[in-house]
Amino acid sequence: MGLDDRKLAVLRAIVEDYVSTQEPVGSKALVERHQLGVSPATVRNDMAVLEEEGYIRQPHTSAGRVPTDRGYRLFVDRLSRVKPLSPAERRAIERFLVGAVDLDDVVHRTVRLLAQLTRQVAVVQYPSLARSSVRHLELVPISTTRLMLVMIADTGRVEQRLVELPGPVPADDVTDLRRLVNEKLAGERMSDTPPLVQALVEEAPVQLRPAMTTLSTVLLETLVERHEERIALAGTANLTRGGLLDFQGSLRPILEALEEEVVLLKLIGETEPSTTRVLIGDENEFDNLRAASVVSTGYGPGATIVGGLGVLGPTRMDYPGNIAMVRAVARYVGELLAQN
Amino acid sequence: MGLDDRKLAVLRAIVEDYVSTQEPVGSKALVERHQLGVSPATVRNDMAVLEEEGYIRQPHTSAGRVPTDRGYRLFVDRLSRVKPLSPAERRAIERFLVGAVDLDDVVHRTVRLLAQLTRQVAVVQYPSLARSSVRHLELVPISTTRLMLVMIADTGRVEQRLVELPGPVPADDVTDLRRLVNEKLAGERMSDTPPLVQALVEEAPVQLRPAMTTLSTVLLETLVERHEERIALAGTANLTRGGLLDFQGSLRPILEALEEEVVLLKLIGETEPSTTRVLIGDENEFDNLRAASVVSTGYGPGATIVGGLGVLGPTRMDYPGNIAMVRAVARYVGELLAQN
DNA sequence: ACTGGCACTCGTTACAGTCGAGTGCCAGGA
DNA sequence: TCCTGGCACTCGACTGTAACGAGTGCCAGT
Repeated sequence: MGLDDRKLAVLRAIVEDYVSTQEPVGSKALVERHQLGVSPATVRNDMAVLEEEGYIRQPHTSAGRVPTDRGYRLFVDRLSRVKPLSPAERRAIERFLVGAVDLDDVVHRTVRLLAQLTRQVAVVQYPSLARSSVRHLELVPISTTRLMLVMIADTGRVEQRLVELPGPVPADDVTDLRRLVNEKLAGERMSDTPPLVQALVEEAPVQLRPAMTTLSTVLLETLVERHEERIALAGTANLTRGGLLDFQGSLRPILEALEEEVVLLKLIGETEPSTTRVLIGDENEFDNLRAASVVSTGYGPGATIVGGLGVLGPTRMDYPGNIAMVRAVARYVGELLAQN
Repeated sequence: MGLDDRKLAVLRAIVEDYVSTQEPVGSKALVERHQLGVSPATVRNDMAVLEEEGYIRQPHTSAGRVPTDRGYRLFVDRLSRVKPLSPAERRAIERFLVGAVDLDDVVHRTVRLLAQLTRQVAVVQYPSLARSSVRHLELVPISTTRLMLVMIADTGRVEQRLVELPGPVPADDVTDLRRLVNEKLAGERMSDTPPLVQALVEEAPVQLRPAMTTLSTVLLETLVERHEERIALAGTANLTRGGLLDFQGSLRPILEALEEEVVLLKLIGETEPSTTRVLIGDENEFDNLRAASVVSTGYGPGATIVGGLGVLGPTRMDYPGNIAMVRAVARYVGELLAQN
């Protein structure tokens, strides 16, 4: 039952070879390319055990072995060390993130960087509003019955929304509204705002009451309900590497999944503990992504986490490398955010 | 030399059959499925002429004919009428666009709608800043040496940018800065702003001079230089329909091109005249997109054009249908924008 | 000017045979 | 007890051949 060290070494060798060659690996090739110190026959016996335990499988009789999702899982958990970044990669990260002028810029650069470094599809979640605080709320009159509400979060995110007022509101009243909402909400965490917004309505002077009521609805929608989360994506062209052998021949389900923000958020957004998360094959909950793996982690200024980022690729991916890259990029982005 | 009516009818029949079946079409099948009133042999003679003129070609000897880019061009220009939308499609458009709360929302809904209707990749350009006017500029103090500049355009677009001031600026001065820039720039077309920004610096009171100088740089970058244009994309999964037969087997170049904003802007952004534009195969300037066609048009409130939208797909696409959809969606979006 | 007929091309499919990578198992040896 | 060399076996990949048929070009006849 227990797998001894050599069997684990064999599994590691199989994973490494298969990831790099993309071809089922046989016992003979294994002993040639790794110093296992035993003969092919011995390796074959070990392979038989590994297969019985579900860590590897044979695509056909008389073919080499291929790791199963379970095999990759064991590899990631116990058989691989995080690969240190090369100096070139380190430099690329620094160079790429220097000169970003605002949050949008940071996110776009990050996602492209990650796609380029890992040669996978990269996903970056904008700093979550739920984990941000309100820095400032601005009300810009568009017409007498329309306002543009602009919300600036401490993470640098800016959301705007048109407000249709129930009736005309003079400029002075807009000034008052602006003062009131900022006094009440500025500095507060988004998640704490609903009762405060409620209070705003109740405490508002009579003549501001209708406008404030409408405004409060939009405020709640903007601060907590509505598309709350945003996502940036890059590197979809990388899905076509490995000439359709990955993803069992069709990119369709993958591309479909990537268009659903909800899916992406579930994949990279829920990184509660700050540790890196690896989802292998059908460990994720989406049928469309059964043939894919995801490496993700949280990022944020200092120790707090404000969002997630990660990469998606075939289960046959370079886990140690990708884990290292994802972590490194997350750390750099965190530092960048901390400067604001 | 001149193509008589029957030869044109044959070409039209070939295009229609090939688009719907995706298989090279032969002379016998043609006369069976269309009322041409002549025998296969006659059609063959016509086909020979059409091939000589470069409108169709044979993938191999002993295969049917396939339209060339030139053939599609003739078809689009002279042989097809714009297909009227079905009531269901009309309803889908209306339903989809109702309830959009702001510009972001409108753009996202539009691009998804277009992708769904045409079953192609859809692209929507945000209203171009170059064609917009400044509605309001807001300066929000982040710290004593940092401002958040928020620019609101009359099209509803909102751009923000962090400003690093050369030294601390008191709150009163920020108020003055805000007043000055709005007095000078509000209501102006973006393209007219550079000299005005220059004037702002020259006319600024001495103690505001350094801050205004920095601000002016950022203003110019935000208003005219920097990512100026934004793009929304949807329906990439539609590229996988037609099982890799389109796009000569590899989606890679297409996906790569779709990640370049510059490319997309060139494809759908330059619609100067308000007429619908069709780019077939290598008529576009990008090697990566030689196997693709683009149908695009401009949109905007009323007669003015503020941006472009369109779809991209295999050269073997339903041109009349797609042209109709793109036009219809553009018109609806224009109406929606006119309401703001 | 159109049509029917005919010879020809050539990609597709089916089938048979060979090759070889890789396996499982077993008997013998450290 | 564990490892190893040997051996028979499996089965996918590849090759070559043959039959098939969709489609063509051409030509003589109406």
